[in-house]
Amino acid sequence: MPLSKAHKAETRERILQKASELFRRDGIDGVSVPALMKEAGLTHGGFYAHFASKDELVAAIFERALDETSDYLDAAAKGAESPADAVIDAYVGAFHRDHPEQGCVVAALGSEAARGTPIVREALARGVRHAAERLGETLHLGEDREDEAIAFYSSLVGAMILSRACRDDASFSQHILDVCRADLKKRKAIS
Amino acid sequence: MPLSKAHKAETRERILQKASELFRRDGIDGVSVPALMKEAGLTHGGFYAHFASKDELVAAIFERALDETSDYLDAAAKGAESPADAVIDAYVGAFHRDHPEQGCVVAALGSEAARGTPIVREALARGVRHAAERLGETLHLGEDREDEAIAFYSSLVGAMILSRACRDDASFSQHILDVCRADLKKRKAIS
DNA sequence: TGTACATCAGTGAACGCGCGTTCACTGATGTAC
DNA sequence: TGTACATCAGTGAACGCGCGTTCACTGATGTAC
Repeated sequence: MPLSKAHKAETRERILQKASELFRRDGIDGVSVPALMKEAGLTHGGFYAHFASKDELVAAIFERALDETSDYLDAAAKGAESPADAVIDAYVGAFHRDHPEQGCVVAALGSEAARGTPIVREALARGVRHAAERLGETLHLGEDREDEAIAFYSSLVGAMILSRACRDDASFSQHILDVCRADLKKRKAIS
Repeated sequence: MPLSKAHKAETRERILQKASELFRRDGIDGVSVPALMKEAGLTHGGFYAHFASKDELVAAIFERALDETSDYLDAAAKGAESPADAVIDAYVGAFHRDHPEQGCVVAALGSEAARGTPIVREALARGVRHAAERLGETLHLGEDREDEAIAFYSSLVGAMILSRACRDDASFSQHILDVCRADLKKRKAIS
């Protein structure tokens, strides 16, 4: 049933969308190709009409999802009095902690993907580099202060991972978010 | 062959040691019980004389490995002019990045374990809480500044995860470490 | 001290299961005449 | 415009494989006499 090329692209898009969500929520190893395809409303065999392997899909997810997060942070910063504070509030919060499926893919899958195959690791490295650049732009840091975006980014990621790691200790997890948010804002105020 | 209780404890220790190393290197899902037991010089069936399940082993690993990292950072800080700088150098470096099997378990497995079963997540939460306290002691922060240790800790973790995520882009990965190390030291100098 | 016995850490074949991937197929569509 | 055909996205049974776990067993040891 070859509909138009548009139809195939649509289906591919649906798989990517679902995968992006499920991988971030349940981990890469936590989502099988059959389970993913079922969620996308298809049977598992059809997967290979769109991707050569699960790995290739994972690699495709990274650049996509990282760009979405950059868009989101950019939107949060747009028009804010302090773009940095807006980004901090958007990233280091309970909503992001509780909704990894909509959140930063580095915080959700970074360490897992770093152990992946070359095509996954390369996509991740490219994505992170690009995300750091975009964060620099979002914060209006200028070329000479791009490095600050990297340190800033790493602190955001660390805060989210630590608070998620302690989610079973609800008050401590919240405390981590509060403390890290305050610390990040203080640093921005100083520099 | 019930040797002494000491013998059983020794074997258990050997399994824990190998698991701690292999999980951090290859991920929890990346190390099977049979593979682990082979590395420990045993056959897979014997595993269940020591642990009720793989999950229980994973939970046991966390508190152990986190304490080892705390010991390591404590030793690095001991006698140093600036304990904070010593900890930063020990944690945010190429050796740690390239040897996850000897490094911080939160950086290696944090996000993966946060998706684990309750006994794994609880062990992780307890371990992180304890590690944050110990970091506060290592840095001689005193009770009223314990929160700083949390923010500090989260930045360490984030820097390591980001640099590992970009390991395939060697110069950028190194750049991340350099930038984050400098930023962390600057913050300590200010506060 | 020497012998019989109970213990239980460790063995390794086997279990059901879900994984990633393959493949012969089907049937709705776009295209050629 | 109507019909015959080629395409290929999607189907679903099947592949080999390794997983976590179970279980009947073995045999070196500590203990009791």
